[in-house]
Amino acid sequence: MPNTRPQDCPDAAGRYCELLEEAAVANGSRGPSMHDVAARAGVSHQTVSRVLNDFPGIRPDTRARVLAAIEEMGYRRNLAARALVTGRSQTIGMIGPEAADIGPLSTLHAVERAARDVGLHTMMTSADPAAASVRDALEFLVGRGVDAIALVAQQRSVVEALDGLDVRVPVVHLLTGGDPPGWAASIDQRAGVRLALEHLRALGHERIQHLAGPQTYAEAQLRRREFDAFVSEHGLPRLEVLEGDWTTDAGYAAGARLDPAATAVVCGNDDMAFGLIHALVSAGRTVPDDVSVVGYDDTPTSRHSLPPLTTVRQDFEAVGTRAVGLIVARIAGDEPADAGLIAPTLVERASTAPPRD
Amino acid sequence: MPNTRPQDCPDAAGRYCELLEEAAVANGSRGPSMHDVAARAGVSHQTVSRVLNDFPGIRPDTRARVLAAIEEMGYRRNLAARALVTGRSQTIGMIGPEAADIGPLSTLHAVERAARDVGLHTMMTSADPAAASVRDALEFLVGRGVDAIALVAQQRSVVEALDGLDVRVPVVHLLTGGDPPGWAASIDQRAGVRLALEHLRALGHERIQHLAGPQTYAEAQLRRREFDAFVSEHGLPRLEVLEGDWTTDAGYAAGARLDPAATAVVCGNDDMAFGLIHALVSAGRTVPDDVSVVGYDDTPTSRHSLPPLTTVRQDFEAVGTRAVGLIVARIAGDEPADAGLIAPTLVERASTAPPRD
DNA sequence: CACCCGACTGTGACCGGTCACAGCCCAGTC
DNA sequence: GACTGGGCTGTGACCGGTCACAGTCGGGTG
Repeated sequence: MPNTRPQDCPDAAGRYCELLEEAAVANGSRGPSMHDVAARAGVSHQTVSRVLNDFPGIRPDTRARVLAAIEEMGYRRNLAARALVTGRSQTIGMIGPEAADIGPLSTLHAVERAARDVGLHTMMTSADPAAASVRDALEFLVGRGVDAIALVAQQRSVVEALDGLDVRVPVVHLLTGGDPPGWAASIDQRAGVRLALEHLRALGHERIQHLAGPQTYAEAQLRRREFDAFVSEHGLPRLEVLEGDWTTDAGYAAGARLDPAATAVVCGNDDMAFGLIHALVSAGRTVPDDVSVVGYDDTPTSRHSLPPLTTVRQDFEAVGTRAVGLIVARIAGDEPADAGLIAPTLVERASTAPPRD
Repeated sequence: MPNTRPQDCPDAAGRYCELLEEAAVANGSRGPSMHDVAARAGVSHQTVSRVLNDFPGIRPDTRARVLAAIEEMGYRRNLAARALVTGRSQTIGMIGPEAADIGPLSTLHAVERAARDVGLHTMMTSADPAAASVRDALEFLVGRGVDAIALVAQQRSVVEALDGLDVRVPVVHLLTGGDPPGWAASIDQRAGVRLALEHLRALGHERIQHLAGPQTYAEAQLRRREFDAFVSEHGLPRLEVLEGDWTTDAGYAAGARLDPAATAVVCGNDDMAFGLIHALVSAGRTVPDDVSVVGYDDTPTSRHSLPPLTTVRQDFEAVGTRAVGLIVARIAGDEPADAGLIAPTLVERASTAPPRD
C-alpha cells in the first residue's frame, strides 16, 4: 500500500491515479478504503474519519480535500467495520409477521420512515409464530448488531417465545394489544370495540353479534373480551361469538352461521366484513337494511365497497412513529414512560343504519 | 483476558464461571466472543470457528465441548465481524417502494422467505422515486456489505436513478415490467391485458375502455400500450383512456368521466375497479349488466366484493421466488439466462357478463 | 528405528473502521 | 527567549471474526 503523500511525488495527478488503480486491484472488488482516501487527500485515515463524522476542528481546506477525494474515488464507508468497533449500528431491527397483512406491513413501513427521519436505519426480518423462527430472527438481528428491536407481534406466542430468550437488546412491542409489557406502541382495542358498539346502540341495535379474529392474536382476544364486557354491562342479549381467520373467505363462511335474530355484526377486520356482506347479499338479505355491519381497520377498499363500510380506523402510521420515539428514548436510557394507547376512531359510512323493526 | 485452559485449573467449573463473568463485565454488554467460548471449551478460537462453519475433521468430543460452551454462554456470532473479513454477508438487500401497496410488499415478503430457504438473509430499506433517496438506500445497503440487491422498482425513475450510480453489487429488478434489462423477475403485463381483453371480446364486448394506472409506473405504461395495440389490432372503437393513481378514490372519480357508450372497463388494479363500481352503482347503473368491469391483481378482497371481481391474477409470490433464484445464480457468476416472464392468469368472477344490447 | 502421512488443532495476520492518546505548530504572554 | 495553550493532525491498539499457514500427534511402512 503506497504511503506517500502528494508533496512527496511531484507529478501527483498522474502517478496517483495509477497507484489508486493498483490499490483497487489489490483490494479485489472491495472498493476503496479509508486509507486509500486518506492517501489521495494527503492526510491520515483518522482525519478522513473526522470529516465523515462531522467532528469540529478540521481546517476548511483539509475538509474540502478529503471530501473531494471521497467523491472522486466513489468511497463508501464500510458499515460492518464501523459496527464492529463501535458496538452500535444506528440500525433498528424489525421482526414482522410471516403473513402479508396490510396492517402490520404498513406499520413496519411507518417505522422505516420514522427511523430514517431521526437518522436511523432499519433492517427487517420475519418470523412465524414458532419459537425456533423467532429465535432465528432474533439471532440474526442481534448478530448484526442492531441497537434495538421493533417487534410486530400480534400473536401472543411470539411474545412468549421471545420471553424465554436472552435478548441483550432493547425491544419495543408493536401492536401487541392493550396491556403493554413496559415498552409498547399499541392501539387501544377496547376503545375501538366500544366505539363500534356505542354507534350501533345509538342507532337502536340490541341483538349484536361478534365475528372475532383468531384468539391466538392478542388484538382479537382483547376485542372479544371487550365485546363481552359491553354486552354484559348493557344487559344486551348474548349471541354466539363467531370466529374467523381474518380472511374474506372466513367472513363469507361466517355468513351461514350468523344468528338469524342478529340485527348487527361487529367484525374483527374489514376483510371478514366484506366476506360476510357478500354472504348476506347472496342469501337475499340487504346491508344495512336487514343487518348492519361494522368493520375494523379502515382498509383503503372500505371507502368504496358496496355499501361503503362503517369501520374502526386504526392509525398504523402513528404506531410506527411512536415506536421509533420509544426506541430513541430507550436507547438514551430513559425510564419506560407510559405513553398510553393510540386512540382509534370510528368512520361512519353506509353499512350501518337503524334496525328495520 | 484469561488464557488458561480447563486442564490447567483443577476446580474448573467454579473458577470458570467467575472468569467468564469478569470477561462479560470487561466486554461491557457486548456478550461473549469467540475467544471467550474457546477459553471455556479449552480450545483455540479457530476450532470454535470451524465448528460453527461445519468444517470437516473435528473430533466429535471436541465439537461437543465447543457446542456445549456456546450453549452455556449464550454465544452469538458477530455477523458484522464476519462480514468485515469475508467481504460478503450472506445477505441480500431489498429496496422497496415508499408506499405500502400490497403487491410490492408481498413480493418483498416472498423474497424474504425464499431467501431464508436458501440460507440467505434479507435487509430491507425503502426509497421514494427521488434520485437522492435511491442513492441513500443504495449507499446503506452497499455499505452494509450486501451481496446483491433486489430492487422493487415499479416506477421508471427509480431504475433510471440507479443507472447513474456506481453500484458495485449485482442488482436484480423486480416488477419492472415487460422488457427486462438483463436480470429481472417480472410478470408478463402484455399477456395480462390480453387475457382481460380476450375475455371481454369473447363475451361480445366491443366498446371497451381502459382506466390506466399512473404512467410513471412501468407496468401501467406497458398495460396501456398493450391495450392500445389490442384495440387497433381488432379494429375496436378507440375510447379515451382514463388515468388514476391506483387508489379507490381515483376509481370512484373516474366513474364520472366514463364514456357512456362503454360496455366494459379494464382497470389498472383492483382498487380502482372497486371505486369505479361504487361510482357506477351510485349513478344507478349495475355491474355487470350495464357495464362489465375487470380488475388487476386479484387482491384478497376481490373474491368477495360486490359483485365478486373478475380480475387478472399476478403471482407476486412467484416473482419473489424467481428473484432469489436469479440472485443466487448471479452471485455464482452465471450468465443472464432469459428466464422469461411470469404468466398471469384470469380469474373469472361475477363482474363481467355479455353486454346487454 | 527413522520416516512419512493424514487427522486434528493452534498461531498470527488481516479486514476497515473508531477510540484514546500523543504529537506538531503557531500565537500570545510573562 | 522560554512557556503555555489551543487548533489541528497523526499513531497505534482494538473490535471479533476468517484465512493461510504451521504445528502436533499417533499409526503404518520400509
